[in-house]
Parts: sequence; structure tokens; C-alpha cells
Amino acid sequence: MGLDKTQIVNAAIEQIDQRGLAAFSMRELARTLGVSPAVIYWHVGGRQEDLFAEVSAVITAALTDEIEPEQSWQDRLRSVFRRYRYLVHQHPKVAPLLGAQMKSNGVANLVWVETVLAALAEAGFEGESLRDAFNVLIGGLSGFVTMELAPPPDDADGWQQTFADRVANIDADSFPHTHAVLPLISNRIFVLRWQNGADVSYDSSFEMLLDIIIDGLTLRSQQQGVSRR
Amino acid sequence: MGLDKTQIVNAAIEQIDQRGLAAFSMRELARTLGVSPAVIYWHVGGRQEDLFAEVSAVITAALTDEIEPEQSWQDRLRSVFRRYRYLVHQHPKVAPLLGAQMKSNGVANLVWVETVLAALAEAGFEGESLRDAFNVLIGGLSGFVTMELAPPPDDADGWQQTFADRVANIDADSFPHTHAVLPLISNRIFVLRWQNGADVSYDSSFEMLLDIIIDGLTLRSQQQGVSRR
DNA sequence: CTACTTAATAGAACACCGTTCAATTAATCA
DNA sequence: TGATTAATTGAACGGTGTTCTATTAAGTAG
Repeated sequence: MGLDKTQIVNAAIEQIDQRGLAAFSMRELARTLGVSPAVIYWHVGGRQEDLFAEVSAVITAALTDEIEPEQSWQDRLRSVFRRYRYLVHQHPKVAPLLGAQMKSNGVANLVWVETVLAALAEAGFEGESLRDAFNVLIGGLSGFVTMELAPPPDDADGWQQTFADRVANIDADSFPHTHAVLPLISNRIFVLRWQNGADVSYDSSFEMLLDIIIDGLTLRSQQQGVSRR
Repeated sequence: MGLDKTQIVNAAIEQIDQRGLAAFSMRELARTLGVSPAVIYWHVGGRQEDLFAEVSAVITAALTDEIEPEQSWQDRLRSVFRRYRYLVHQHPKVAPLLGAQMKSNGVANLVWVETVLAALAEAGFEGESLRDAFNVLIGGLSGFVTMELAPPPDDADGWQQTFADRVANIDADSFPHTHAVLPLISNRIFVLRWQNGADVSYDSSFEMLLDIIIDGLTLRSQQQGVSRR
């Protein structure tokens, strides 16, 4: 009876979702579970890192659901990364954890890795070019997907003013060799990043990057003239 | 007399370079400086985050040196991101800090942002397409560049064995619907990621991603048929 | 049902951490 | 010189991750 690992991991996810990763603590988790901190260590391993790994695994578990094998390799890759983006979107505060997971040697979801590798192998990549293609997808897309998007500041106008001040003071500051006065930033084009809210622009940019990378891989797989078998 | 901000920030960089970001602490930094912790707060601001921002700013300060305006916008983008990758490469342990910086609303180096925006504007992007192109570069490349590359494990054979075990046990574990037995991973193709050491494969993959993204942007800027002025 | 073994939990303790604050020394300027 | 400001100290507050020993609950064999 009593607590089990699943409950602990779910509680951790809920806590991170609500209060953010920075505010997470083992002791606080134990507190909300009404239990001694030692219980968490007993169930989940001797390191906070172990708990985080479980969290990553749970969230990325559904990554390869709904992948249909009869799709082209391009569409399968599209599906799997869109789904990735969707899952992260449901737990945005956990995103940095998934990013860290991805960048380290430990990959939570081996089936997902296999799915990506299989698509690339079908495209004709092999050996070092397979490694590069894999790294391009992981590095480019996962990096983007696991970004914790900062929402537009509450006081958008005030922030914009602060930003404008920073730009105005930049010459005197430390960049004497700047040609002009940063005209593009000054014209507030940069603020477009938050136009219509972060999510809209994020989705649109994500689709653009997805297209660019998959197009690029398609081109390169054909240039190699590799067996499609 | 005494300490100044520059010394503190440099000491912080040195400490992170040597012991890693996880091991960094304000108190330890004060200890190696032979000084009370409060001194750091007095010089650098009330938050650890402020110190990290300074660190990011110092490391990315040289980002736009050696950019020659007569280059094509593509080559300028190539230069600026290769330089970014080079700077991060010199302080790999600081990389997560730069990544976090990039993903938040605060961007350390405004001149760098302006340089990227200027190149994209010259390419013909404007309005929302400029925003997307900017996000594609930032999200795709910076995400890749600021990855803290995990080096090959010390005991590569042992790690490989552990990995193979994980793969072998995966069906019984939790993925009953897996078609085969993860043949690609099993064939150790995945381990290619570390073949010849992380750096070599990393550079090669980085160049591939850089080419793919800049080619993709070139294509899209032409398709729009925008004014080149 | 009882003895024994194993699974879970509690609580205190250790060694840190970031940050603040009043008091104090060092430097500067009138 | 004296007064003001710049730097620095040391102690303190309220946390943190993790470990350890002791204790209770659950399950199992006789």
C-alpha cells in the first residue's frame, strides 16, 4: 500500500506544470504528498536527476503513437516532431528537462529514436551521413521544440520602452563600432516575436523550420543517389 | 581598490569552465576570490541570474567581430553562426546559460540580433516572414549551438553494453507494440553519434544544419519575390 | 496464529545553498 | 581635517538535496 512511483512522478509533473521548474524541490514535493522526503528517494532513486528522467520518460512516452508506417518517411518525421511539439506544449514548464535529456547521452524514448532512424535509413542515409541527418533533426528541431517560450511580458509597453532605452544607450555603452543605431531593432521589428502572442508565431516558425529541414534532407538524400530499396 | 565586476565575472566563467555549471555556487565563487559572498551581490546585483546574464554578455560580446559587410547575406549569417559556435566551443560548460538567455526575452547581444535581422531584411524578409525567418535561425541554430555536448562516456564499451541491455529489455518493459526489436539501434548505428569523438561529428552535423537552413531561407526569399532593393 | 523477513515510512541530522542586513573598514572629496 | 561614499565583513534566516538509523506496516512460511 501507500505511495508508488507513478504517483510520485505524476505529482512531480503537476508541480512543475504549476509552479515552474525553478521552484521545484524534493522537499516541497514530499510536503504536498504528505510524506517524508526520504520516501521519494526510496521509490525513485538516489538522485533528483533520476526523478527528472522519469518525468521525461512519462511525458515522451506517447511520442510514437499514431505513426502510420505507410506514410512517406518525410510525413512520418513530420508527424513525430509535430507530436513532440504537441506533447511539450502540454507541459511547457517541463520543456527544459526534455531538452537536457535530449542533449545528454540518455534518451528517454528509444522507440522514438528508432522511428527517426528508420525514416532516415529509408531515405537512404547510412553511416556518417545518417549520423549527421539524425543530429540535424535532434539538434535543430528538438532544440526548438524544447524551448521554454517566454510569454510576452505583462507590461508589454513598458518592456518595449525598456528595450528601446537599451537600444538608445548601446553606442555609449560598449559597441562603438556599430554602423548605424540598430535601425531594425529600433523600428521594433524585433517585437514581432510576440505579436499575436507567443504561441501563434511559434507554431508558424516551427512549421517553417520543419519544412526547411525536411526539404533539405530530401534534397541531400537524392543527391547522394542512395538505394531506396 | 579591491574587486571589480569584471574580475568577478571572469572568475565565474573560469569556475564554470572548470567545474561545470551544476557545481557552480555563489559561495564557492566568493571562497576562491577570498572574499565574503556579499561582495558579489554588491558588485553584480541582487540575483545569481544577474551574474549569469553578465557571463552571457561577456562570452557573446565578440559575436559580431570580423563580419564583413560586403559579404552576401548568406555568408554573413554563416559567419555569425560559425563564430557563435566557436565562442560556445571555448566555453562548453557555459552553453546552457547562453541557451537559456537566447530563449528568454533577454538577449545579451543586441548588435548580434541586429546583424541577423539586417541580413534577413536584405534577403527580402519582412513583417511576419521576417519574424519566422529570425525564429528559425535562433531556434534551430542557437538551439544546436548551445547544446552542451555530452562527451563519449569514459567507459564506452560498458555504456554500449548498458545501452544494448536497455534495448533488449524494451519489449518486456513498456512498448509491446514495437514492430521489430529496434534493429537500427541494436545494430549500434546510434552509437555513431560518438564515433571519432563528439567534436568531429558535431562540427560536421552543424555544417549540415547550417547549409540546410540557409539554403531553405534562400529558396523562400526568392519564392516570395520580394524587393532586393 | 505466530515468527520472520521484506517493504515503506518517519524524523533527525549533515553539509551545503542564495540572499539579506547591520556593522565596519577603506577610500574619496570638500 | 572631517564628512561622505564605496567596499567589505560576518552573522543570520530560511531554505535545499541527500543520507542514516529507527520504526512501523505488509506479506510469507511454518
